[in-house]
Amino acid sequence: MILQMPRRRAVKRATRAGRTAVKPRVRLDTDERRAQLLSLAKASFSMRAYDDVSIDDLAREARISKGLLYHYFPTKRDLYVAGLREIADELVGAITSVPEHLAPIERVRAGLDAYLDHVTRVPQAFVSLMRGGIGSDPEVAAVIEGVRTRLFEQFLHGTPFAPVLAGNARFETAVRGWIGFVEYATIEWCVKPRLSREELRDLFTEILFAILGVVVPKG
Amino acid sequence: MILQMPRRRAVKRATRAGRTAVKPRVRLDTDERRAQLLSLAKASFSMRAYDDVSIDDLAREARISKGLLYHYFPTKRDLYVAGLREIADELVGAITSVPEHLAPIERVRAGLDAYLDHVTRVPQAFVSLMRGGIGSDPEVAAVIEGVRTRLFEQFLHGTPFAPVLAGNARFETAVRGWIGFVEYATIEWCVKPRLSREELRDLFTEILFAILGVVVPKG
DNA sequence: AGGCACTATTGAAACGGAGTCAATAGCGAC
DNA sequence: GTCGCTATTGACTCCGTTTCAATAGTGCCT
Repeated sequence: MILQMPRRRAVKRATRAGRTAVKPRVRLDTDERRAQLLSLAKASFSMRAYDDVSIDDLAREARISKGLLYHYFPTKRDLYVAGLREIADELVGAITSVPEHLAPIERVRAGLDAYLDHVTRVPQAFVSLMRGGIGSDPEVAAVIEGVRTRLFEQFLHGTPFAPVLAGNARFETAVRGWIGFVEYATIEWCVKPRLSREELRDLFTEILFAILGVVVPKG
Repeated sequence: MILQMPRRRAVKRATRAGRTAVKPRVRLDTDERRAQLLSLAKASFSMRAYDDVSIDDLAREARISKGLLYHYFPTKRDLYVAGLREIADELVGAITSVPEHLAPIERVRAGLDAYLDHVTRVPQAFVSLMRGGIGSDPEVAAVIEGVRTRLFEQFLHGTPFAPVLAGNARFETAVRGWIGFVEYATIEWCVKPRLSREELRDLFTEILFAILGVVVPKG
């Protein structure tokens, strides 16, 4: 009913040498701005729950308008997922750099060391990643599932059984289950550490090989 | 500015023998209504994600007004959590009825049978429970954590080590980790079963005892 | 220097869903 | 009947996400 009206514009205010400090309009290029927002998102969503982080808050903290935020990320959820992806990639990236040519046990231990080091560095981010800030969102689930799969492959390659047993349902269920074991125990450890980092690493290692002892044909 | 105005009331429509079918106002007593809403909530939140279920939808499906829904559950989240609690209790209840006086291994197997039977009966509910529909909500986390703790105690009592090792951090971490293992493998199994129910049960059992072999002092 | 084009940025308003509340309808008791 | 109690309604408020035309900075061309 009401026709489109020309928008009113705010009255001009003295922009230079005015006594009342006018918010300077900072221009960044696309990449910098995007990086800034991602980093802010990762921090905010790690500290507070998804619903408790409002776009207004984020825009205010970034000292930009809501509109600009939406220019970079079309949706709050997109922003969240983008942040989560970064956290996930950092985690996986941290352990994909394990030296080759070690004995299987040593490779697993080294991988777990890298993993736990990284987790220790950013425990909040890890917990919020793995708890899946938005339950049952397919994209979020995909990110987490991706982490598990990549970890699975990492640790699988540390053992000499990979080529023989790839595709064996019992074997794969057991090793993927071990990933679940590690994940859950690590979250609990972040919240309330009852073992040292080394004890936890050794426990994980011993249990992986115990599990392999169960599912690998002749031990 | 605008003062409180007396509410307009909808025009009276012929309530009896009218041709236009008037929605009958069904009166239920508190318990029935509450049960109906809980059951609807469990179904809806199992099918769709939390954010994709709107109060309006639920009210429409229940053939009541939003206001009434809010009369029973003061908050959408409360409704969700109440449904989750029921699902959790059903799950735990299903396996707390394992016959006593069996050998440890048999008790564990029986417990897992009951567990997997129940999961098979309501896989959607199980998955949505364990994936934690609302991430990082403290109440939701508490429900899930409660399930894990009760399962932990169940299965712990199935072994003869409980009294000796209660409080031992390495032991408890390992057994709780096994719960994580079972949980994650079960979710995957619900989504894409690659083993039979019996194979999965046996795998879980064997791995529990392998894990115990690692953390119990002399095997 | 002044206009031009191009892109980052803004602000206000639309939109949508959660949550509120005074008013109303059904139902049993007297 | 009509009184009183309780279940129920629906319009309204509120608040956070999302949209989009308008605007301001920046460098370039002349």
